[in-house]
Amino acid sequence: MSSTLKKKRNDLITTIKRHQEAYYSKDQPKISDEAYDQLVAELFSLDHELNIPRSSTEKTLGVGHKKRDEFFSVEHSTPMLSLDNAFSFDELDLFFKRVTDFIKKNRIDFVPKYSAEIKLDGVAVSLTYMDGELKTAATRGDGLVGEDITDNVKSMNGVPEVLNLKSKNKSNITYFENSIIEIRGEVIFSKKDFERFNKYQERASEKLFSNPRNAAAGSLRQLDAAITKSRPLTFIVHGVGKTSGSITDDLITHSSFLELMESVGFKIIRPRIKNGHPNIIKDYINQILNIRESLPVEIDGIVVKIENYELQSMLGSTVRAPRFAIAYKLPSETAITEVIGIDIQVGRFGTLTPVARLKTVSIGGVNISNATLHNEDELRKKGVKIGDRVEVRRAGDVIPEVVRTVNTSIRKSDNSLSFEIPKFCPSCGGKTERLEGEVARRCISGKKCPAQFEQAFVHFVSKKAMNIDGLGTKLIQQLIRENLVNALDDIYNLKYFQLEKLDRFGAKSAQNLISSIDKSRVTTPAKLLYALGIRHVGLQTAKAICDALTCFEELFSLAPEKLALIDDIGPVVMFSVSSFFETRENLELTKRLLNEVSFKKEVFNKKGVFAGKNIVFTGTLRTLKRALAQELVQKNGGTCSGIITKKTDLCVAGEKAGSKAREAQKMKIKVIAEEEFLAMIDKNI
DNA sequence: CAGCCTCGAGTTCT
DNA sequence: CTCGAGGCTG
Repeated sequence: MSSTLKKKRNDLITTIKRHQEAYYSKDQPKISDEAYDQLVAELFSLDHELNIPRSSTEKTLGVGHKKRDEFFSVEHSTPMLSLDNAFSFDELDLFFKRVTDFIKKNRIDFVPKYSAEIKLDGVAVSLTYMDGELKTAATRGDGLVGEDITDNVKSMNGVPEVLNLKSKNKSNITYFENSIIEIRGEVIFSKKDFERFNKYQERASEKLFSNPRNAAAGSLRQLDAAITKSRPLTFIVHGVGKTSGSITDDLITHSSFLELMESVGFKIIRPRIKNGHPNIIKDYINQILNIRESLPVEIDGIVVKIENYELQSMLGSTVRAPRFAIAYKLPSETAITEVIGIDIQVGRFGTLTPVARLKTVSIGGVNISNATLHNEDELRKKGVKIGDRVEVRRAGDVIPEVVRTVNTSIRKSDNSLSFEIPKFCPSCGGKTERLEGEVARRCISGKKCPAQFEQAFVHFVSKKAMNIDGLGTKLIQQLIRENLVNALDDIYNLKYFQLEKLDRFGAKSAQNLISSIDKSRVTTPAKLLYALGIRHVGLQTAKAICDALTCFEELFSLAPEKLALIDDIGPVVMFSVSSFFETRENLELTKRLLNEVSFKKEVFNKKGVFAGKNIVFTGTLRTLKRALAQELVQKNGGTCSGIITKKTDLCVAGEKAGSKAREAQKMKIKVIAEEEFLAMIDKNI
């Protein structure tokens, strides 16, 4: 091994560290980011020649600045939504039609123009600049809450720390002063960098990434920002989030926003379409499809957006996706493999789902060995049998799914076994039924069925329910097998010595589990209700129900008709909830659980016109949104419910108020109009 | 009553 | 992520 090379390497490390210190600790970089990256790249290429594992070098570079234990959560000021998909030009036309219909209906004097651009397959990131300076960066997360990755994006390719506008008439300082702008984009690894990087990794016997997207995600989510810094990541802008201040008025169209971003130091992707019409957009899509392979980056589809921001905001969004944009998706990658067997899984509510066990096959760098067959009808329609060769894809590039059988004509009949959904539950042997109009066949044994009990348990401890950390499926199975839990509340009576005795479970693990069980005791009414696992009651519905109550126990004696008065609760949910609490075991279980847990106390204002009062809204409010009205009540010291009960003090009736208002009158509860309500508030804010 | 929009339930792999 | 189905709106 060449000692000159080694010496060169050591010198290089010293130099890099010096620059790191200047950058991180003194905040005064002596060289440009590009020059720094160049040095790091040089170091890694030396490593390559010297056969030194990349990870050890990364560790070396990481020394000297603090590494953290975890990322902080950040709430997005406006949710980072996903996009609706179109899989064909027909579906794309439906999108254009919806827009023109909307324009016609609202008599807007506007010819809609569209932008189109490549949708990069990377990691969505949001950057917030205040007064033109990078303040925070966050990952998308679940769309509402992401992770703070500010350190990781600093100095990333395409992320200017200060926005420098090279404009003639406006100076930098005044342009972004007093403005906050949230810039959204994609962090990507180019195909070339990905291959180069994986070669390093391979030589160093390090973990390989399965595709550029994973490489980008893995590199970005490094707790040690120095590692992120050493990886060839690029940020490409694709949209704007929340803005405030003078900048807001300058943003008129999507394309002009992107051009502005480009002029202040961001990267945007080309070719793209600006101010296009549907036919131009389609031509562009065809063009991109043709050159897809030769593009330097992996792409996920093509995004079509309405150019004009004003029109965008008129169209608005659903909770999931904006109505002013759509993603034209490319056909997802598929693979052919063999069905080794078909298993039946029993879900939380007894649903029997056929799952194909496959000869493992790789799709987009992920090994697939199971794929859902959904239900009886799907199974029959696709005619999947054991021994068949099938085409498998990852629906939305995530969930494996059998698309079709191939070569069925030459299928050897003795090799292919037909498969039917069993009439009896594979877990408990009990009866199953398939109700008229439903796709699923269900085991009807309820919690007596071992599979259903196990699933109910998994649900109970899950994050959105009781959130008991460190209690996974395997452990749950073990607890059930050892007879340590026979009902959901038994979890709260587990003792340290019982856990410690379990196989492969030490003192430390037992201690941790006990403490996370205890931590879960403090929760919210909605989470508890959700955790109970009542059919048709998800977290949202549980929240809606709990918001309507003044205490949890009210549920036990609440008449079904009362439940149905709650917004978003119809006959089906009503029946499901009321029959749950009419069943004795369920009622007892819930009461026992209530003894084990406690609710965080909501702190309400003791002052204000509505202090201590419970108020119910009904009908359509003309000037206020329902949520805003409820907020106003809380600000004035009151609480809101969705249903009229003995505890209701006041009912505010909007337009077309119906049964709730009558109910209130019947119970001699004061009913007032929206105007009257507003008048009460105005005096007191 | 149809056509949204949302929610729930089921699923995979790392 | 996707499907189905519940519930609301026009």
